[in-house]
Amino acid sequence: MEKENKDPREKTISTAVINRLPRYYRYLADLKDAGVERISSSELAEMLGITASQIRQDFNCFGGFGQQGYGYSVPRLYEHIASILGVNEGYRAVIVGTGNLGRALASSPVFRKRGVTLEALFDVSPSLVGQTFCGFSILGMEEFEDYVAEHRPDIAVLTVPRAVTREVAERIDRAGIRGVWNFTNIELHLAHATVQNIHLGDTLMTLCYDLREKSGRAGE
Amino acid sequence: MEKENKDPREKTISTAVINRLPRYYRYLADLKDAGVERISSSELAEMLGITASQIRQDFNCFGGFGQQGYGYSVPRLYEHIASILGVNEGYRAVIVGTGNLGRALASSPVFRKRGVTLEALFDVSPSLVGQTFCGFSILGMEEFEDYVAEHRPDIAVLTVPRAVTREVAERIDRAGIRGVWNFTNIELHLAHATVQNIHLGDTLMTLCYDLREKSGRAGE
DNA sequence: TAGATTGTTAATCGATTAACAATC
DNA sequence: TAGATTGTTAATCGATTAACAATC
Repeated sequence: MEKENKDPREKTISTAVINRLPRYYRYLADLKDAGVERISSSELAEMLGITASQIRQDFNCFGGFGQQGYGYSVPRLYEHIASILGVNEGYRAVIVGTGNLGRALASSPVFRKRGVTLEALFDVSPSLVGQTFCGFSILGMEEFEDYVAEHRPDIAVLTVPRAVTREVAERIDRAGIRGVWNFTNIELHLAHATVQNIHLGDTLMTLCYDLREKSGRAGE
Repeated sequence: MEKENKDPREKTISTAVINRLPRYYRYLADLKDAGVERISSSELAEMLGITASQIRQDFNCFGGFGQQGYGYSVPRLYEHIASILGVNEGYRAVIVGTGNLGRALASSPVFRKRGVTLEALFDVSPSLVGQTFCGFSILGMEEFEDYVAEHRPDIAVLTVPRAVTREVAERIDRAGIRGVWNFTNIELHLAHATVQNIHLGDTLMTLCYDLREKSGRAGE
């Protein structure tokens, strides 16, 4: 908190760097859990399979946090990256669509681990509404706007069927939720909210590409 | 000049280009479904929010498929990108771990849409084994090695709990499955198999970053 | 043909790597 | 201190954009 905006220069961090931060964060979390106190750029480079130069450049984007001759303090670096990413900002999320994928996310540690609080689940199905899952009573979509107006969640996790995606996305956007974690296979661009489109299928295709590349080379 | 262009496979396609192909594929699928026959690089650029130059460069990596003065044939381009990605190679997949996420994937069209055939589901839980889900009878993990030896699936979808991830991954690798679509939060690197590590949490963090960036600017 | 749009080369931009002086 | 390792500048590499000649 007190370190926020300590750098007067408007150093913009490139998206290439931002996209690497979650991976650094994961490795640092593991190191921290293992009780490691310090790490050098070259040790970390070895672990991640990238160059030490890149690590030093990246970490320097947000102000020198290493110590010459010593390396980086694992807990401090971890905390610093967390604060850059907005982890532990206390963001609150709701899941819209309580099918298998919605339930999988609701029961996973993915929110807690990033300091995001899951607050509510929504669905339209009368067979689900009113039921309890993972300690949440599933709410009907007719309550959605009122709920959002009252609780002002930051993030909507969108796990509804394809057919209703655009309609539900519009409701989320109009209700004033600022971030959408979109798991449907429709690429969304909303007027106000920021959207992270996941597109799991894209990674399956990349895997297929890798398989074909490999088998081609192996001469199978 | 024309002798240089004999083999379009000769050119190495950069990973930057490969990573864009799934997105092209999605947009082309939509255009094809809408009955669009031809599209120019500038029209597509407008849709995707990138430059027409980049599109022409990308498509040219795998041999000129456009026609000067006309543009690109949507169906042909679609088929060509599909073949580069290895979509419709007839790859076969099994899901290992039939919890909420495994079931969500089993019931989603993600495999069918990429020409991948889902063949079997595996789990250890006695309450699941023997049950039927999405037309598949769930098999016990004790049958895994025999099944793989007999059916030789190409892809294992890994949706098991964190605690057993490494152990199950080893079994998959030893059994000779060549591709792993890994949804656990452990980053895997296997001796033989190619792994796509998904790390949903990373995208949640990126979303948090975007939210904080935005609210900082908005002066909330 | 004439207009349109690609294929391709050249210019620009950005990101990664290398090198080393600063300094803990 | 002396050794180690960062912070930072400079060099390299790769990717994107611009421009235009080729050509449908």
